[in-house]
Amino acid sequence: MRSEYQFREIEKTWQAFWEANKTFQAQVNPAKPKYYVLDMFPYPSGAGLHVGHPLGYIASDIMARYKRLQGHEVLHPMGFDSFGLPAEQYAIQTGQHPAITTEQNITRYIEQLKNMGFSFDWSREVRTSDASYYKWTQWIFMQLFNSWYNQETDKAESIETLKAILGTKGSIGLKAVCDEEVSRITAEQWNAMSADDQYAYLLSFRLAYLDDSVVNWCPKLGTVLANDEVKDGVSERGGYPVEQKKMRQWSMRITAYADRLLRGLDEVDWADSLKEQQRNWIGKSIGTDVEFAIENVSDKKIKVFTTRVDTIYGVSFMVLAPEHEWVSALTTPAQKEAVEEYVNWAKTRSELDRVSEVKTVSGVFTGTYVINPVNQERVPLFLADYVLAGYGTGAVMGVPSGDQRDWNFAKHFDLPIPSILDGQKDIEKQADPTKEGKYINSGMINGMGYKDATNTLIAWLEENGIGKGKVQYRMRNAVFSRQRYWGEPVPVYFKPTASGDLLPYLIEETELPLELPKIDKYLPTETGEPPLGRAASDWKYKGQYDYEWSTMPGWAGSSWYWYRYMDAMNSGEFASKEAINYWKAVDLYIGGSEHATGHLLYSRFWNKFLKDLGYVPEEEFAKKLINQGMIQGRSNFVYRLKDSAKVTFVSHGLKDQYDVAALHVDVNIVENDVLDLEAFKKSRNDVPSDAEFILEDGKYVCGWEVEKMSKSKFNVVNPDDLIAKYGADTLRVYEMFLGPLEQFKPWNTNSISGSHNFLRKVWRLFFDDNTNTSKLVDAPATPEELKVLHTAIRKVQDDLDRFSFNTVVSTLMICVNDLGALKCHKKSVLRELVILLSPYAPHIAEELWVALGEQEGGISYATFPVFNAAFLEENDFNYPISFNGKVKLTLAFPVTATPAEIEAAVLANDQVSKHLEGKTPSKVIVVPKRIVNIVLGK
RNA sequence: GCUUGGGUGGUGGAACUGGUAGACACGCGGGACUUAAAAUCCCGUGAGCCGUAACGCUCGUGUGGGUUCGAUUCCCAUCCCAAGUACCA
Repeated sequence: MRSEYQFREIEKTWQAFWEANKTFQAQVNPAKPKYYVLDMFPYPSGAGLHVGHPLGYIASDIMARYKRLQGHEVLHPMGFDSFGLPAEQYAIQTGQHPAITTEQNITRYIEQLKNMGFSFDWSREVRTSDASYYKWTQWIFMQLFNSWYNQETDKAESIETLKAILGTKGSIGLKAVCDEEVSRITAEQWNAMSADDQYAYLLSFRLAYLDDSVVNWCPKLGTVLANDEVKDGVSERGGYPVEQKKMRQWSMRITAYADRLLRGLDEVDWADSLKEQQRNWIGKSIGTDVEFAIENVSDKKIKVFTTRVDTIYGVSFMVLAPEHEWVSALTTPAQKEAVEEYVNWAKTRSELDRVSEVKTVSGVFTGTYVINPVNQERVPLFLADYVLAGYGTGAVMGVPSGDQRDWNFAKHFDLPIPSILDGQKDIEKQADPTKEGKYINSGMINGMGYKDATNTLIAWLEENGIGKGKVQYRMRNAVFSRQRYWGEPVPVYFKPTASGDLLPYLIEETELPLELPKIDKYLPTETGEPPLGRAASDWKYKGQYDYEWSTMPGWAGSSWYWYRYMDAMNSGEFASKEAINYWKAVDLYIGGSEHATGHLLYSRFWNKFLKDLGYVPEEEFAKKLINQGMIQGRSNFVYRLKDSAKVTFVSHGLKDQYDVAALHVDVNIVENDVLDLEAFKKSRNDVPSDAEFILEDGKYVCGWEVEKMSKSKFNVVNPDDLIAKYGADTLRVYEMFLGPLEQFKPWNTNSISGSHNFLRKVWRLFFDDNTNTSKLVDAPATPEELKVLHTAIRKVQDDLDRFSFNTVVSTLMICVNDLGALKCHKKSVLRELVILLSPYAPHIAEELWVALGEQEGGISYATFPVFNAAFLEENDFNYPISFNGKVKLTLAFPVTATPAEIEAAVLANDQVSKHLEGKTPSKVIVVPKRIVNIVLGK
């Protein structure tokens, strides 16, 4: 009986050992440097994990284990973002409480995760849907409600400091982030207000506040949807109609933090592309609001926002969005018909049409003129659908000489293209947006440069009350209410004022958590109220006041969870000061880039807020972020004859000779694109047992394509199946070996045997397969063996330090191949190799560690091998000798040789002179320890 | 249209700051062992060409230019693929 690498027993044994011995429990340990490595926690869906999920978890686990070997105290937790719509949808269909489905799904996830041998500290597991967790989500909401943003101090402060300011100075000069329409009052006015009126006034300043928002309302789902949950006017989930509806919603003043969110990006080690995405999302533009008077209209002025106020003398037209509310009022009778026709046409165009058709110019003249405030020039007012009502003021000033879009518009409607800068070139052919040069034809700014001109104009506009400098952000405040059941209740109740208005009040902190009430079904009420409106009549604050019926959005619970992991059991605080001050922030955060503008922005916002209030020490919560690339599916196809009495399939290489239809085939019965015919016949009802197959070389070869991984394409690969067949260690090695972590790549199980063979080769360095005996010996290592080992040590360390997980695997493969060739079975060498391997393949490493006579279970806290350059020292370097950049031969020279010595030796060499063919080199370049290049004249 | 990312053998990929392109692995072909198979081991494997041969030659990192002694790497232009998207004035 052979004793091969028995991965099943080994993996079960060590997983049980780690659990029993609490091997990976982290603690506050000031004696060691800390390292916090975090995965974006998953939503526990009913489908379980597929091979794409563990990719990031494997990488983070490797870093966690690597940092332990380097002597760090490592916090590596896992939990579940367990509130969400799928569980609620399922509850609606089945009547089963979402908590039950959620619990089942989590149980399955944990089982799958434990099978992979991750070194999570499970004692810190969090679930956002647990009351003990969402108690603190509610608590943070209360802090937000009780805070305002003081622009003087540039941070959030308690609402009490605002009250004090209002009582002494009023709000006239107050620099605060607040509702736009808030009226400015004096201290006297404030002090004269009733308590209720004061309370109502403060609502306009709180960071969590109520506001009327236009939302995507889906009556059928009874909930509000995000823009990207709506496709073609219907809900993505279910395909129900969606309408625009104004609703009173809780919102968060994230815009208060816009500038700090931008600045913070400079201090974190995140991918530049991701930072750029966030910058664009926040969308800061510095510009000017300018008001244009309207000819023959005295009660209205058109406000435009421009980032190039310096070009205002170049305005030759003005454009309103077709949806602008003043369109009909500003249209002359003569133009009425044309305008109406245009507006109706514009309504039929999707935003995508308007975005992508840049080359076709469309628009219509309203018949009205506006007056340019700087030179009193009459300028025609147009409508055009390249202006969007939703952004800025819905009006644009047209400067054809400086903006290509405006230029196209002016050409099309035969409008003037005034030149305004002497630096502009060829503006009869195209626009030139340059800021270089001096202004011409530009009244008060003639002869100035860009900066002076801009400052002069803004000063003049402000002085005359026509405009003012303005910073505009694209990012809007975040709507925080959801008309759903399966989310955190908002810890608020409503109490009527003397006049009967309802005002929101926080519940007492001692009453947290405000738990989700039981309800009969998980749908909105018959009157369209959120599901919580169905709660029993005694679900009221102090038995008399209605609670808020909407719940919090999915991102609430995930916006602070990394702190809960620091001290997950704490019932008195979200985490203790001691824990927060030790773990501070996440050192390495791994997750998908789809969260770039959602989770990663909200989390940064809440973190900054918690810092302002002094609860946490760091401005940014994740120092280093890696986005793992999505694993795409690799579908396999069979080709069925179209006109055939018998069901017949043609192999891929022969399909072009027949008329065939391609059908997806389950990738799990295909190996290296060769179909398992028996399994195929059994797997499908539409394949009779006498189906025929036209084979090539005796095999049925399938075609393949890269597609999204989905059930309908039969390309989902379950990690459990691979673990059963090859083991978790093999899967871990293989997923890392697939390619760079960040890269998008198709899943392909084809070459997993290579990773498995690698581990078996490692095993055979220790054991004889046939005799089941140890091959290990105590003899001292040879210089050659040490060179092989230390080459690997250096490369593994270098590559892990730059998160190049895939190249570490090849390094280990080379090392094992080389040691195998050297027949090296020496304990001192293999001991170090096992440590290098352990972050990738921890189970086999534990087993081999014991075989080496080391302490059972001790490899997790072993010491990472110390690289010694002395073992790699070489006397000679093999110089590639190239001629005009093309390498022809190599020659060895001592590493101590000087370039001059090398040049002389090279030129004296026989082989070199053969290649010279009698010519004299015009130049010889010697780069020490790299290359020699001989330059020959042409 | 715009933004971001990406195009290297039959396949996944390697080449760290410009210095022997194709490491490592899969697949494929050949061989050894075996009654046979599996497993294992050995050899070959970018394309094309010449030669009896050790070997040699030409081309080659989407395409076209450029910089350089030397370019997968830097610059310009261009094509294709993927993801995102809000004409942000």
